[in-house]
Amino acid sequence: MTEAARGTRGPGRRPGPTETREAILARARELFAEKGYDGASLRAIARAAGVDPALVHHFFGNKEGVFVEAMRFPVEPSVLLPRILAAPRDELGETMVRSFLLVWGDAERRARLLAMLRSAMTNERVAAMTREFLTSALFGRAGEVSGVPPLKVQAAVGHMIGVMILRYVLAVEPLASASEDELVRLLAPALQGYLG
Amino acid sequence: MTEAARGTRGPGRRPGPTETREAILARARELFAEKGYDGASLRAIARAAGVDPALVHHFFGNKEGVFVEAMRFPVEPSVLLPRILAAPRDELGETMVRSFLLVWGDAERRARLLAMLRSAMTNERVAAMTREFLTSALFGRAGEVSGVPPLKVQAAVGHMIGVMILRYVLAVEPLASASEDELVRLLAPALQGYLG
DNA sequence: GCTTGAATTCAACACATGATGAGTTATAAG
DNA sequence: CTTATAACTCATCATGTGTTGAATTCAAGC
Repeated sequence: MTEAARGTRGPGRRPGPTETREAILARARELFAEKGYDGASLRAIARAAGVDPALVHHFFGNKEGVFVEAMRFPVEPSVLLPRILAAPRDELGETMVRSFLLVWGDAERRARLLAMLRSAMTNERVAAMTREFLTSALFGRAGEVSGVPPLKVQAAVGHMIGVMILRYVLAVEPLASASEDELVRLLAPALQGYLG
Repeated sequence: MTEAARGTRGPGRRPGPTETREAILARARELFAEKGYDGASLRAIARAAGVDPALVHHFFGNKEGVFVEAMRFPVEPSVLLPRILAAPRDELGETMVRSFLLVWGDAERRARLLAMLRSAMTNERVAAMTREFLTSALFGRAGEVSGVPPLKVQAAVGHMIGVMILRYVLAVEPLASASEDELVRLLAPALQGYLG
């Protein structure tokens, strides 16, 4: 007898080693990135992972649990920040543009950042999480180390966030298809003004 | 007999002149601004307006109809743009910052812009609408009239959008409570760099 | 080779969503 | 005064949501 659809095989544990948990997280990241926290449903995540919704629940407790777990380290500031701040003071602008483009150019990390941003825009709790993350892990540290006043750091980061939205979310032309070098030439001077 | 709760009075048209349609639109704007397109439900809008969901339907056909109607003229570029472009060329930066702060400072207009932004971030169709609106009504005209290349205009607008998000959506301090003059001093030079 | 525990699905709950069709009351047009 | 049309609610549909409890199948510890 040919078994029906693959994966439609009753309850009970599956034989062999199990990696379902990671698979769920991967799909969760994709969906949170596409739709934001409220837009990505537990059931859609389960469906995408080929798994019963209750299993997602079993692993992560509730929807917020999935989100928190999926968002772990959207980007490690502890890795990225020193890399930026190590640059000579008169190249801070260019270095920052390049770092943003590097992170946002990588599909995996862009997904997490988009998820964070999309969710923060529409969900108050996620907005609070994001604010906390930004202030403590990014603005705080950056200002502390470099001596640049907070307002200027925030203006610089805000600038990059806005440009990333136009480029990656709204896909406005010609911004969306400009080359990395073009963007550096375009944006670095303004950032240098804030950080220099 | 004291009538029960106000507004809980059976079917049929209400006596006197009717302004319900406008009331619904007002509530719709508030909710779209708070939650975005997908987050704001037809039923919540109806509830907020003290009205049956079917009435919303009756007036606007479907949910997208409500949104389109509520978003009419989030900001009139035809009014704002000439005002900005009329400034002397070496004050374009400051004028633009002041214009953005003016529009975003007004609760009514901020609501529409937030609604647009929040919805565009999470809903593909609204993103398309927004892209269309931005390119035709804003980027196109602005570049055309002033002779500033599109990439630079977009960098400038992106900058302001990002800062507005940090200030009004994420409410990051000290950006969120900085005064208008502080912001002009902070941001005008960068914008002047793009537009001058 | 039992037994404990984890992985997995099923069935169901209570509730929210967008949409529809029919019915009721008022205004406006003839 | 009659009639048409607009405002308005009710009940209902089909579907989707997050969550729960029980049942089944496998993998390890003893």
